[in-house]
Amino acid sequence: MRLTIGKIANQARVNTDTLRYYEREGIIAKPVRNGSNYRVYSDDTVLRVRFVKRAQELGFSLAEIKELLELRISEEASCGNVRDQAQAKIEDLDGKISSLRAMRRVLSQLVAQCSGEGPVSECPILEALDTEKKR
Amino acid sequence: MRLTIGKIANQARVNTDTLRYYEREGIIAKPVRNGSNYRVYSDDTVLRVRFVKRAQELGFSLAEIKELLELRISEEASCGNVRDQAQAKIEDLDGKISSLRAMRRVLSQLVAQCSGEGPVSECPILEALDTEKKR
DNA sequence: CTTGACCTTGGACCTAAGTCCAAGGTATAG
DNA sequence: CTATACCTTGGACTTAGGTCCAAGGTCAAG
Repeated sequence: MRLTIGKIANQARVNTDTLRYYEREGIIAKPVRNGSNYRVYSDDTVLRVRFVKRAQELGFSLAEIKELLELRISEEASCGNVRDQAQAKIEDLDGKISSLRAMRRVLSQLVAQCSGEGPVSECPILEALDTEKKR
Repeated sequence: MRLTIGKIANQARVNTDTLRYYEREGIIAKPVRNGSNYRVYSDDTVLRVRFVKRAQELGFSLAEIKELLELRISEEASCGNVRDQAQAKIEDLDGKISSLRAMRRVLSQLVAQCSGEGPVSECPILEALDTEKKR
């Protein structure tokens, strides 16, 4: 399927300017142009853009996202090279996952201890978060 | 322990200006001042700043981090209110954790399949990432 | 054949999150 | 008692990641 920039933007929930910006930044490939010089995209561009937006929510910069995406398009690097880079990304991911789990653990302790009644000054959530910050 | 802004900045690996900025933005409490109008911090400020930096790496904005930190200092909200907010954060965290795990799974399949030899064009890492993007 | 919704480019503008700078006060080592 | 290494404030500047705008071309519906 061949789509115009507006359709892609709509489906990926981003601005058309964002797509042009990503193109300039090398995050998405330059699309082909039709007779009227309109950009013509294949529909999996939507998936790539969604991946980019999700990765941003997870704390990756566009530069890092570009690296992740380039793990599959590099022409010069050896396979071992790519494997090493991928391994490094995995370690980065593991660090992030465990930090998020630590935050989750604290919050769910708080929820469990909190009766749901009474003013905040009596809520166990406060001490638990304080405790976490001190330990 | 009472510390000047420079010591705190050093230990937390941030710029002194960043600490003043966080103070203006309400991310850290206004410290007391000594006779020379210098800011005087308690040493657990370092922990709070580190928490902020880590949370940023995980994709939280300063505004979101402020909310997380305020879960323990709000004076008006009911305990049930705080609990509900905490529950919402937990769901947010769960979404992030599972996205990171999906990325991790793809990358580790790639690493496992990659022999470490030969040019990139033969590296299984490419198809696996393509597959993930299409599915 | 015009109206409205698209598209093009280049460039200006915006927000978040800092970072730097100038002009001046303070504290401590030599 | 003077370097020098801190600290203060207010305000200008920077970077990343968009977002908007003007001037103009394109296309489908009525």
